[in-house]
Amino acid sequence: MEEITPQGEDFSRWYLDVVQKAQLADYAPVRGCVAVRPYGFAIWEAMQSNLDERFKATGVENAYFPLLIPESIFKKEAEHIEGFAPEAPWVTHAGEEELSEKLVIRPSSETIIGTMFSRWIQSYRDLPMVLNQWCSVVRWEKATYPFIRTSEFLWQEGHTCHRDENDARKRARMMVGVYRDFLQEELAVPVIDGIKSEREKFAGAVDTFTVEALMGDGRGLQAGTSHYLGDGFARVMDIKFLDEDGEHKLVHQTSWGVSHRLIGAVIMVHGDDRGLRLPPKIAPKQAVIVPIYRQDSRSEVLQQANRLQQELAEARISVHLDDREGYTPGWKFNDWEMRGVPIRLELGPRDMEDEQVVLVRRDTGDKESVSWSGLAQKTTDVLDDISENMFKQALDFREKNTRAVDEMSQLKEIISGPRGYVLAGWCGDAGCEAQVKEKTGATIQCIPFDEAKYSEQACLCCGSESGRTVVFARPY
RNA sequence: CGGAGCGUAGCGCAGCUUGGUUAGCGCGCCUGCUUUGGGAGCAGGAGGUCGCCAGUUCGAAUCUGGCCGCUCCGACCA
Repeated sequence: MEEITPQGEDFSRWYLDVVQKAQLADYAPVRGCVAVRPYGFAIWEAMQSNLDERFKATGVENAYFPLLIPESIFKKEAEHIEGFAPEAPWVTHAGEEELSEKLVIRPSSETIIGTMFSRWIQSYRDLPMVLNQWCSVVRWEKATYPFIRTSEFLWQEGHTCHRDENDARKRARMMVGVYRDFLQEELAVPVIDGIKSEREKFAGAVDTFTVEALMGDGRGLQAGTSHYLGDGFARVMDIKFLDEDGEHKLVHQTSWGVSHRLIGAVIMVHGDDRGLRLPPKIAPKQAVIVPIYRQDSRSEVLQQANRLQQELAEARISVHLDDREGYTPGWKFNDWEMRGVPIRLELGPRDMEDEQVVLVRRDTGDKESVSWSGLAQKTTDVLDDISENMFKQALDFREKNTRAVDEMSQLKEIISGPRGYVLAGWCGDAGCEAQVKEKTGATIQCIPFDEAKYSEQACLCCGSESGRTVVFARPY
């Protein structure tokens, strides 16, 4: 197996190495597209099922809408089309025959779903309507990067209709909270939740809420967004309901999504020079058993390994017995470490005598002997501890790489040097925001919800006292 | 979309400057034997339209032009 480029030497190369060598994805013969391999897809499936459960607990129903959207419908909302038109791919022909109306391959489904909403919603009793679809979308990106920005990507998009602004805003805020909890509790990725500036918000949204995470190279990543759409889409797509008072009214909408970009986030937040480190709650395999034997002890060791595997499986631990022939134990150790499996259990002749295994943690590298009798409980406990520790390590990293400044020159120095998050004041003016980006390369990741922690501060651009602290970073 | 680099076996590369035997090497892969507590050893074997298209030439992996793809930096990006 080949080496992985060390993070310190070239982080980007390291990331690409991990993606390929841990067999998460591979380049496909389509510009900017990857094939997600079984191991990478298993991570996505784990994220998917966990999120889906969280969605449903808040009343979300799943549905499915067409991949193709007629031009006339796609173009109904001006800001939306302006945002997406440059990267929209079109279907113009069926066979040799030109279509009477061209069809865009969805970059997001507000317009097509809105069209269906207008037929399905008649009365205030039909509200709220809270739907979600798991699908892929296409955006013809100029610069692509596996998982983080690809031309086609897997995601979920939630779309909801509400009776009034307050109800819709509550839903949009609720979903950004679901994303925050999911990232922190399941992916062990600490986030800052907040609102996007006018410049950074979604095309067609009134407000965009976001969860932001800091990657291992000090660049910021938008990990999930939730939008309050107002009644703009409702107006152009005629989504109206008859209210209690006998008046026809426009619905207020939200949309929200996370994508397989989250896989990229997990890689870049937790990975190290040995490769991937997967948070236990979304690891396709939480533990792997590596048997060690000589010819004469082979069947004995394998038999015991099988017994242990079964016991762990009964304790609802996802466990894999690596009984491949022709690979040495040392090779397997390295292989599973590269692929990020949280716990390795070694079972060899010495362990057979003492009725124990050697348990090795991927997060710390710590080894200890554990008796067979207490193995399932011990493994469960260690998995929980790994989850906590990985979150703590990521949070420590973020705190060490978050710096507060008052002046643009300091921001510039940090962004061109160690990077990380930079806390600075901003007055809310788009001109100041543009100037900061121009001069430093940093953009506003978000204006944090937490006003106590991120309070008033003079604008680092114009000096206005009316500013408050926001989070700057060099973004992905 | 601009600047730079790369494209030869699954992966990493040599060969190209100065055109000319059957295009090599390492890793991986297949078979067999010996091995197995941190990336095993030996022996044998399979695997190539040299990114694509055109041109120059008796002859092109090698020279020329165009195109495509990937990587890095920048621009753009909800």
